[in-house]
Amino acid sequence: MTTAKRKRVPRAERMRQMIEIAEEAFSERGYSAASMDEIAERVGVSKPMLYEYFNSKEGLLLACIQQTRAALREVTERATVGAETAEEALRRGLLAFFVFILERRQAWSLLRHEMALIGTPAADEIEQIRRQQTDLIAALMSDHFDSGDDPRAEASAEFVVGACERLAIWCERHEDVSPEMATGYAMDILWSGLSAKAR
Amino acid sequence: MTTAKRKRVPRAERMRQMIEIAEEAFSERGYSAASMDEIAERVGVSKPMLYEYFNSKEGLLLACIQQTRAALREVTERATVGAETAEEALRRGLLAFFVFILERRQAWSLLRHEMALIGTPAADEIEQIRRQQTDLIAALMSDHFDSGDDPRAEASAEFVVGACERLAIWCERHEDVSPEMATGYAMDILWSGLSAKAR
DNA sequence: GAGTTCACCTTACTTGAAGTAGGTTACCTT
DNA sequence: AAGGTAACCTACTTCAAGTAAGGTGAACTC
Repeated sequence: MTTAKRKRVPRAERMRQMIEIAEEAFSERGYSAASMDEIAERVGVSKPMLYEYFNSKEGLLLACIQQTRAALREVTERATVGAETAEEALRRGLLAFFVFILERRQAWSLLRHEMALIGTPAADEIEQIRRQQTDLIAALMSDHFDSGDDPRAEASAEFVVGACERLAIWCERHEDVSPEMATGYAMDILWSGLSAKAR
Repeated sequence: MTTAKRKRVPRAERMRQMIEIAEEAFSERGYSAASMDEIAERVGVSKPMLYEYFNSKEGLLLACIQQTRAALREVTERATVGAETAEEALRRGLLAFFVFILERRQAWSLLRHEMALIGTPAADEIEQIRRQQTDLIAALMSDHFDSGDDPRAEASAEFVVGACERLAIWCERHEDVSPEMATGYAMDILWSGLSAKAR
């Protein structure tokens, strides 16, 4: 208002801006505490525009999550190509994940908010998006392991993803734990199993 | 209104009623969709009473979660006493968890909503409550395993809990997976490790 | 048994954020 | 330059969280 009169911007570009700002807002303030009014203002646009492009607050969060999950998936997938052994593939994937967590705090913080959508119409879509991640892992496992039947591979993938996400949250409270250490912890259980350490 | 005039009820009893109804409401409708007005009405009391006893909507959810987590903790702890070996203790604990998930759907559904509180003032308290669970597991591990240093035991506990919670969510989409099967999947990875299945 | 008190309870309000109706303006095409 | 359309806005409704201020009944004194 005080400064330049607002410029008209093409849809695709605007959407990118909105997602960028929304990602900030959601990760800083939390999903429910962040308001659409505030996001609109920070983008430099009025609220109905957000609804024009994303239909609802949930829709906006969904778009943010979709983008971030895609980035995470990309990173972990890249990390595993060219691994010689199953062990190496697993270790590289884990490390890539924990590095992502550390370096892209905002993105990770956002992903932690996806749970805010359970019980809402968007819950299915969230699971859909997560599936992309677990399917990737399940595929990797099929490449490198004798995973038995197909649901078993799926279950294993969910298991690993859940474990790592929780471990990542734990890492946030322990700043002295490096990605390498976290990877070590995870590998230690996943690869050798607990039987190796039983008394 | 139409029927009996409202009876006066002592605080402790009222709180129990409120938590019971709230647990229903939150797990059915989801945290944000459930309204305090609705809960109050179903309890047969006016809204300010809820605030009198729980201060906020978050506070109410927190009370529900606290109770449910306590029940879960109780169940898993009981399951492990009297186990002869580490393997047996682990298997029993896992089974107890997956049975709980299946039999007390509403309770489990509620726990899944605890994530709705991340980024809010109650987040710390949630982690506090979760800690009770992980501490229990960490203690069990110390009993049965050479877990190395202390943070490592903690990390392992988080890892296991996260993995099981995710696996439980996966089980919801696969009704044909029994608690015994879920336990099998989990044991298979946790106990033997993935190295056992590498090609 | 009449008053006093305190815990339990209510009605009626404020506040703030999600979502919407309907109109306006800059840009591009022809 | 006219006209269409995509981008945009102001001003509104609705609904739920949270609150202020006061009412009422049961227990306890005297």
